[in-house]
Amino acid sequence: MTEMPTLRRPRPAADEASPGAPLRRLSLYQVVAERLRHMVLEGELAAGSRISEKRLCEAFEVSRTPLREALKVLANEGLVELLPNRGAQVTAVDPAEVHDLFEVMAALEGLSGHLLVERASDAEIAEIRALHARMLELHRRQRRQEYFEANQRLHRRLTEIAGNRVLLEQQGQLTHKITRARYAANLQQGRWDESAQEHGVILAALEARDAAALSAAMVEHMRRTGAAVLDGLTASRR
Amino acid sequence: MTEMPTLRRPRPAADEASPGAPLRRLSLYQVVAERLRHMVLEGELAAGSRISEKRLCEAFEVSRTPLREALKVLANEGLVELLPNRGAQVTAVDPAEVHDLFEVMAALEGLSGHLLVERASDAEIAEIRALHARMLELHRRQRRQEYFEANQRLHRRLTEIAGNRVLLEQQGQLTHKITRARYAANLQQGRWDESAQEHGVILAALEARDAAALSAAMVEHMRRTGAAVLDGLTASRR
DNA sequence: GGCGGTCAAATTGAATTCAAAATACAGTAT
DNA sequence: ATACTGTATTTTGAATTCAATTTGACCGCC
Repeated sequence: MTEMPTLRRPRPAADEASPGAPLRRLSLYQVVAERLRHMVLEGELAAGSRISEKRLCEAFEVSRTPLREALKVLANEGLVELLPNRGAQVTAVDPAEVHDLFEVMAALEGLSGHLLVERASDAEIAEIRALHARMLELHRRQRRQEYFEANQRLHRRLTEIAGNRVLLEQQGQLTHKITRARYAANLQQGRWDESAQEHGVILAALEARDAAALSAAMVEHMRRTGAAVLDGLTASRR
Repeated sequence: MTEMPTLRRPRPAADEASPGAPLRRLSLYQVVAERLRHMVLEGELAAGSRISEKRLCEAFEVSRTPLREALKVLANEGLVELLPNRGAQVTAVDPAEVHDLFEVMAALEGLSGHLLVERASDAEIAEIRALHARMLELHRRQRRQEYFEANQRLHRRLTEIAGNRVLLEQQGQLTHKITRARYAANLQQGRWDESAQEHGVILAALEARDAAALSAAMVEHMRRTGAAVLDGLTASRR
């Protein structure tokens, strides 16, 4: 059988003119890493499953070089594991790790609460209030996926307002892992209702600019979420 | 001039027999990443300096592939920055970031304190006592470098005993960056003396198994260290 | 049928190659 | 002398190639 002489495809010239393109082209490995991250977080790549480089290269239409660079970055983040000479696999969600994760997140939320009271402007508090209102609406209409996304944005926005960039980055990393656990856990309706209420308490403390109360409410919220996720995890694997 | 026809040097066969070798061979990129990390932390690669891939490849005697993989991992850790099409450079130490760093570290130390009182065995407390005694001795004899290393080990050991693996990992990452800042700051004798005393307070609270006191002491220790480092940083760049 | 053993094919780790971009350099006009 | 332009050189991004290892098929044997 005659093989098509697959010709070398060099990186395309950086044409400034492409209309909707981002301001400056990302490296291929960054694009691949981001797509992989998504696939792992959403469970599109099952936990524990082997990753075939060839398959992913074909799926992403890149050579092995940027794919392998991306895998090494994700391995450093703990989302995949590299088995020497035997490729990569998606890291399994370990309940013990999830427990530890929420313990650390709670501590960071505590800090966030204190900083927020110090640093949030009235306008920013109004912004949070609006986000909260939108979430209540989504809760009322039972839009689970949208609520979840709004929730992520709210938490991220709170940390942004807290104004500590290291905190923002650390929480980002931990949130990645928590997202995975959350997908795996598949939380119950009861916890959802509770969670929406806790957000109300958090907002009230923020509006009152009561650092102790806000910090406590955020820590408690994270503790309860962690407990529910762990519960869901152990339930879902019998 | 006749160029020596540099021949391809394949990876060496994994001979099990090599005596002092580690149990399983590390990938080249891991070795390179670790060496690079060291060079950045110790200031061997100056902050802000451009990194030439060629030079480093020659220094490490590896090809560009594993070197570039390592650079991407370090970039993800924030130790280097990748400028598109213009190579890598060592991330500068930013005082604002250092401030944020210590704020987050203090929060994590607070958690660590609570966990330690819950989880440390008597034997582990004795171990910490011994480490502390050794540090006092090093302080008395003014062995600055050794004291610093013992200090790192003590803090790491405390977090290990706290028994939260996520906490251990996060602190590890932050400690990397703090180490850089500390080198750049070059702390004063006065702070060293203070620090040794604060360790005494920490040990006492741990021995008394007083969670609130231990947590507070660890937070305070981190806060003061942070203040001193920031002070040193701003002083050293006039 | 199940168990080792051998060899071919596939996969991985890392060096090399090739094209695009950035940089250095020379010559020219101002 | 300085700024500017076009060209050669170097460096970077990513595809490809090559060697070592793992995987898997096939086979004889019990």
